Amino acid sequence: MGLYRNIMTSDADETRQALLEAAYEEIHHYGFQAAGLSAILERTGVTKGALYHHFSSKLRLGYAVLDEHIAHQLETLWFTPMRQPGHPIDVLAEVIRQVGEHYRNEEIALGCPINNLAQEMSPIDDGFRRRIDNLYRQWQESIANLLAKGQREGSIIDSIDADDTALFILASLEGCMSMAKNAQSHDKLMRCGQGLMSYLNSLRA
Amino acid sequence: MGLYRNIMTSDADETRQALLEAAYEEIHHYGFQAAGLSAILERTGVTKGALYHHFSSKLRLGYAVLDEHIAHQLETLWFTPMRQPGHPIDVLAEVIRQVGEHYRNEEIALGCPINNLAQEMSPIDDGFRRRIDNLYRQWQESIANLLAKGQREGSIIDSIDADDTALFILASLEGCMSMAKNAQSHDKLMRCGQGLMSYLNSLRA
DNA sequence: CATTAGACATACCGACCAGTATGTATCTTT
DNA sequence: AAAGATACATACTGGTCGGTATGTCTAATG
Repeated sequence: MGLYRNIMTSDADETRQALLEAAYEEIHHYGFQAAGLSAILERTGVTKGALYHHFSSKLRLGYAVLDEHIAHQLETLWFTPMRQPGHPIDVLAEVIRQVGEHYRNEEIALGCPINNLAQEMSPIDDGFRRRIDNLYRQWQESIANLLAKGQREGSIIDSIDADDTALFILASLEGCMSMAKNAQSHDKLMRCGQGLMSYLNSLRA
Repeated sequence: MGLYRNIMTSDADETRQALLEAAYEEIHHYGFQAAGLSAILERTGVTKGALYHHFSSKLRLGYAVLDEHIAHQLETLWFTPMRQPGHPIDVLAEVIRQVGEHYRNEEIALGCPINNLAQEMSPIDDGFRRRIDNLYRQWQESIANLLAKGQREGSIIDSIDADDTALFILASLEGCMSMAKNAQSHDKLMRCGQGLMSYLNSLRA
């Protein structure tokens, strides 16, 4: 006892989660390649042996962060709120507003975790690229479904293609985050979001 | 003779430009941090001593790539074509079309050089961030001026704010590039661009 | 003609970093 | 109770990378 952590109160899964969380933070700050394992270990108090017991390589740790932590975050921040009832544009507007709130001034400078990884890793690692592609596909689908439902209900104009429009909305969203990130300005996010909102309103039937 | 390059035919400025070009390529591929000086030296055949004669550090080399190479590229690819005569939306559409052509299938997977650097470097280095901020400001202004001119001429609706709209257009543009980059699909760039085009057309008076 | 400055070339260094080898304590199974 | 298997801990290694110290060749300058 003493030399090793108490397995009764802190089991293997908690260690794994702690690593995932810390890795996420480091990656979000510095990107995947620049994220150091040493920083992740310091953050968690976990040793290198423990890390390599749970993950076979830094790459696998990165994949796990995407597959588990980031996917979960996308679920709670987007997919769940998106299932609210109401006019599709109102729902979308509300979700965007909530996300805008979520990214307060300090965090806005770190940008969207998914877009960060996409920009950095997709040209050099297909494992990252495919995982991100899947997330984007789900994301786009969730918007497209909302639009298509609106079209069936007559609350969204019929002249647009739901898939293409969803793609453009998603792209604009990421673009706005990108601009705000570089400007390190929450205000810029809001102003850019206004542009998106006026576009969205043009889709009402 | 022979040990050193002939200063008659290849002067210092050519060496500098070669370094800038090679550094740009490496950075565009792998990002600034992951770009290795060794690769830049191999590409150019220049030695480390020469590199450090022209640039005091890797960071300064990166700044120079932004200040000179990328700024120049933005000028020829955007600002110059933007000065064509015609209806603002037509001009914008034509420039976007040309840029879409420019990013052929292989290159689309590398994304927009400016956005790449913005995502990677702006949270961790203010020198990069400010330089990119300036480029984006110019870029946004060039679009805003076009829109404002259209408003004065009566070819663009009066109800929009030229600056905010330009910001959103720029954000959408970068967003589309981002999506296409991760999907590694020129087709996705085109489809996303269609969404942007239909938004732009809604701005006609 | 001597000196100096510019433009490189070569060799080397210390830091860092992902990954590994090995040891050890605890839990589970037989 | 013996024997794996699990979940770590510690120490170390090999390689890469940015940066530097120092030397050399050439062109211009006084």
